[in-house]
Amino acid sequence: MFSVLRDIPQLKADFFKALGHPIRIRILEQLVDGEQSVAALLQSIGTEQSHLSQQLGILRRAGLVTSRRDGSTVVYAIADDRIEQSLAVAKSFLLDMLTATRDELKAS
Amino acid sequence: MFSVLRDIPQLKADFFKALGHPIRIRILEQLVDGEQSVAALLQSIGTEQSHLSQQLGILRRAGLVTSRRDGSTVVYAIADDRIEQSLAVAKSFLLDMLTATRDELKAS
DNA sequence: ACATGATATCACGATAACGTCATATAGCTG
DNA sequence: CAGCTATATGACGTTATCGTGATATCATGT
Repeated sequence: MFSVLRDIPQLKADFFKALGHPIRIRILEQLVDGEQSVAALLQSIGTEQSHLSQQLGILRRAGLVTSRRDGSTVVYAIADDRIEQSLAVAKSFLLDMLTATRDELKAS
Repeated sequence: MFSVLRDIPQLKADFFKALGHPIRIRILEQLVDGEQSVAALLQSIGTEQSHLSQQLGILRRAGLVTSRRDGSTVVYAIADDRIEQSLAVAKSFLLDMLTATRDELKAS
């Protein structure tokens, strides 16, 4: 409760913690291509409905995604392009890291 | 075990999970200004020694920091400038988010 | 070799996150 | 409004993470 009033490092940690789960990563990567309904996400991600809904809730409460109701379905979208930017930075970092590990293995 | 061989979303999630703790954020923010010994970090962060050491271990195993022994002390450094970049993106995002929340509060 | 300081690891209770199942809410359709 | 579909929430056992205290390792100075 009152996460907004917590200390700064905690605030930043909460941002990253929201990104720290494979299903939430997959959700966000789907949403990078544009907003999607829960049904579509459920289709592409293939997890239990209640679980997906809970992970969406975590992303929503962390402010990483927005949701709007469209008739009987709910459509989610990435809240800010810095989310995509964060994913891209992580990918770039991991790519270099794996490349280095691979090269070391090759040379060993 | 064998985290490098896990699926891609898990790999990315592990990266963010390593950033998802206030003490680890504080460690990294200290190291942005240059490498530091454990003793110096212990001084500036002010947590229990064993706890700091464990958090450093998590950062090290995730590849976010490097460590080298210098005599009897151990010096830690940020492994890659994309770590700092990630922190900067998070800060920028949170700043805008809080600004928006503040403005809404003001207008309400 | 011993004592000391610096850092890491181990053990473990407390807490939080995960994932499943059941149930609730909200909108649509007949 | 009854029934259906879509989504969210609650309950709860399981597992992972946190944080503390005790102990181990490693380098240095005597």
